[in-house]
Amino acid sequence: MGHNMPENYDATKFERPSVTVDVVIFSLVDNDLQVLLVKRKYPPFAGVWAIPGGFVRMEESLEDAAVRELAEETGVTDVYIEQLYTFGAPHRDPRTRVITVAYFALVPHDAIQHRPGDDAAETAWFSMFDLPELAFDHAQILSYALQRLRYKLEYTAVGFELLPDAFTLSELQHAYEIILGEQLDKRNFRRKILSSEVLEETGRKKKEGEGRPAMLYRYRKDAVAEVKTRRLFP
Amino acid sequence: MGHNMPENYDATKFERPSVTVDVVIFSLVDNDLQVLLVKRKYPPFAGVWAIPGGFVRMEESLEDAAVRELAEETGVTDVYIEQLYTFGAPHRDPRTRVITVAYFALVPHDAIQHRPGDDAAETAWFSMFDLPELAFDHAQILSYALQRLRYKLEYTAVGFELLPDAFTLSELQHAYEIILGEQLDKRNFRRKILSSEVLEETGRKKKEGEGRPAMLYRYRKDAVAEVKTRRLFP
DNA sequence: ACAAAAGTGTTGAGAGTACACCCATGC
DNA sequence: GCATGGGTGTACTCTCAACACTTTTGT
Repeated sequence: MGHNMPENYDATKFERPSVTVDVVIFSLVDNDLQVLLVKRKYPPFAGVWAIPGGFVRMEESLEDAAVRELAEETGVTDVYIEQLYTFGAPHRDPRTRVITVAYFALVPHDAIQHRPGDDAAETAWFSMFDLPELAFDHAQILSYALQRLRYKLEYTAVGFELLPDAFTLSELQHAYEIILGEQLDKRNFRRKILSSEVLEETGRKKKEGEGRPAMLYRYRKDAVAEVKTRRLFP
Repeated sequence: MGHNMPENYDATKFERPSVTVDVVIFSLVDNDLQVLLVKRKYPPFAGVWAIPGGFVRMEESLEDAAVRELAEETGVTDVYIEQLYTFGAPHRDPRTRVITVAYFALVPHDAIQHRPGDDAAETAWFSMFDLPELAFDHAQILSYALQRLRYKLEYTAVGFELLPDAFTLSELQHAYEIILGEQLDKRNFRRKILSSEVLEETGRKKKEGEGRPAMLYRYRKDAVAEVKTRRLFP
């Protein structure tokens, strides 16, 4: 804040916008990067798909609101969530001024509980690469979220936030390939991810499926997530 | 937004927070990275320094509000400005719920017009490395802004947004050294910045000062600002 | 034994880093 | 002519990128 305009009037005299949080919930489903959307039941945009979200309550922080929305939609807590951007064009909601703080979350698909008709809202997963028509400016928000996710994948190790607790390197590589939309070299991928020392072996092997069983890895909770970027200056 | 909670009540029924924008205004003054602060005249935190900001008006976008605040404080338009983060802890303002969308701006010092007692608010420049006590959570916002500025310097070329239209490579290097807080090698710096092709020679030379006159450069407006980072994966 | 996926090394190219001297100008 | 800052090149190291075969298991 700042409030250093002629300050003898107080905040309550200003007309206030509504503030919501929207949570872009990513998961890997069926070898695809998908996002959870809800079908709106009331105008505006009744029957149109939208990013889950809701009003920020007076006694909760923005991140608490985002975590609450995420839990309401997926039953999941304790997953990766990060503030994305705040969208506040004056007429992005045709009814009234609504400013939304967008978050994005990475949820392992196996952690999601189906909540059938939770508050009777229809929800569904959609491929990020084949989206329906979206309410408000939500197409823009999703586009920005994908950009940010890809960007983060390139210099951090958030990929396994989308995988179960234990996973094989092939599964991890596959996740990266789906999100980045390109093939990666297996040997270079393994060398790079292992040398970054964010993973550790579980000792167990994945027995299902054909072929040779693969070592299962887990994320090292003590690892530093950020990988040094190529700096423009030394 | 999203508004897909039981939606038969409308937004106007929700208690709404106030929304402000705060603008962290960076400039290089006297071989130092400085930030513009305003002294608050009214409680809470009367007499304490704070980041300039103000309420978002109903008919302006968030960025418009930030640009307006910046212009009110410095008289400057057309400078680098970027959304930083949105801060919304419930009691960050003790009076009432205030959510602030923080921006940061890079302003060349020679562009700033002194606006003596513009709205009679006392403003002053402070070194980022020697800050006074600050109102609200503004210390946290400044800390985050510095982190982001340094980070951006490392992989983009925003440095010259703090310099006049034409500048020498030594001046640019000096700016980087001040902000990053470390010495850089002159030959490597020059090679790197020139090979990134974001600058072009003006043809003119800087004649003031002692020693050999230095070539003046300008930013190439057609240049791509982003420099490729070291990717974790190919 | 064969199908399927896991796992493993090397080489060449390009970028990063460290480092010391000559050049143009004003006084 | 000397003080001041401007401007330049090279060698070593490290990371990146491209590339193909062997191993382990189930059937």
